[in-house]
Amino acid sequence: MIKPPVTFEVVKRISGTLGRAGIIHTPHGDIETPAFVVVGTKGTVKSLKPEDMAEYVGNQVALANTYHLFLQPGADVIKEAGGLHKFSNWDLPTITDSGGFQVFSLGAAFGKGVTKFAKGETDDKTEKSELNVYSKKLAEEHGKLCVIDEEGVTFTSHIDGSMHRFTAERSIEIQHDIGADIIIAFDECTSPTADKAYQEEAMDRTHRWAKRSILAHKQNFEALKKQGLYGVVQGGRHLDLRQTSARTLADMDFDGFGIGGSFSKEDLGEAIQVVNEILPEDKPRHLLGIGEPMDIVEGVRLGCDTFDCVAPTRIARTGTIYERTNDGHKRINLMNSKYRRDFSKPDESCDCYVCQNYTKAYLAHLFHSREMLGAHLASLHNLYYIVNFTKRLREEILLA
RNA sequence: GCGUCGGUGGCAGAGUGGUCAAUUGCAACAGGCUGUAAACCUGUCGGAUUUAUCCUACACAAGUUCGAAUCUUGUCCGGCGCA
Repeated sequence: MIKPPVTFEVVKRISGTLGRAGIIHTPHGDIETPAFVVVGTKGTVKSLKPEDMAEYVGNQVALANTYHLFLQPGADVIKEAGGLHKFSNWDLPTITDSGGFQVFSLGAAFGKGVTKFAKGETDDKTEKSELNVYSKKLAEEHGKLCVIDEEGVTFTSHIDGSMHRFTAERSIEIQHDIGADIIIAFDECTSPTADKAYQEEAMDRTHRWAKRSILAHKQNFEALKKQGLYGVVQGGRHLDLRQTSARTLADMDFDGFGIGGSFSKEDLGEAIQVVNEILPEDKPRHLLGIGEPMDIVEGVRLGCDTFDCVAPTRIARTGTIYERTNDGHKRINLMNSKYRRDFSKPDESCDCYVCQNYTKAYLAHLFHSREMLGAHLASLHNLYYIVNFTKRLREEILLA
């Protein structure tokens, strides 16, 4: 029996809750949890150079995307380059997402302004919405194709329209080529507007894909030695489905778990809780695509170990930064006219490089004049903010 | 001085008798962004408002017309050409 490449140890538990601090051991180093995973979809954290992560952000882990790297530059190129770490000069633990989220974002959600978060109505009255119909017809209406069947997903590239197909096995194979420390089983992220029947159908299918992902992973001995595999819990907003999903996946031989899919803002916590009550304690849990600072607080309390979210870099690129308030956090839009002559630090309480050296007025000027340095500096700040905020949550657990 | 072309909302620039408070772009102002289709998207952008409508506006003035940013005349200003 070879030692698994990715293992987890709990360092301390928060009494009375599911929360814990721990360490994920990977071939490229340890991840002290809770930890925020910086998102670099295409093998680059947008607007940052790889060295900036270590020098200015301090993140311990980064995440790239199978779908994007498969389309561009191609998994073969990355394999030939010696893997993601060498190719991107990422000298830290890495994760690749399976491409399952793109089934949602490029499928049902395409052009609809739908996010994985449901807003307002969360009952099944929306079940007749066309959004829950994954059909070729609907896909053609917006010029994109994303058709799901039992074996996998057929889709067209958002880059050039070319047709491709992902199956569980194919996603794993591509992730082997890319070579991240942690890879994720191919799953289907459903729309929050999909009805329960569809959520269940998609969840069951994701479970079958999970089983096949494990088999595919075990067939590659080289990969098995250096890459850990996570399964993804689905079930949408339905607690019973979430529990079923957690139980099903917990019985499978995964190195860790992702909690994915759609939520509504109100019941995010409940969904996480019922899942983490079931998932094995000795395996790491990653909350996929979450979140905002307060979401992370809740996720940590409910037993999640790692988090990734595009928000810090996405909002940064358009002039919005996180700022600490007396009772929490807020986003401030530097494009607002009131910051044109505001020579205070971007965030007075922040000790990041950006806040030590620049003013709101300067950043506002960069954004108004569309200078790319604005996106860079704001991204540095936001990532530092969220990464170090999560680190502090760990410290609080250790001190408690 | 003569000739000629032109003067449209913060800017650029459409429109050339009614469907025009005036296409579009930029700027401005605000909102949004949660496993990145995203250096993006949405809304507002003359004033008042019960949002129906009313008022003021396409250099200025006078006129033609039921009706003018659009036609006529004059004035002012600008580009170009010739003196």
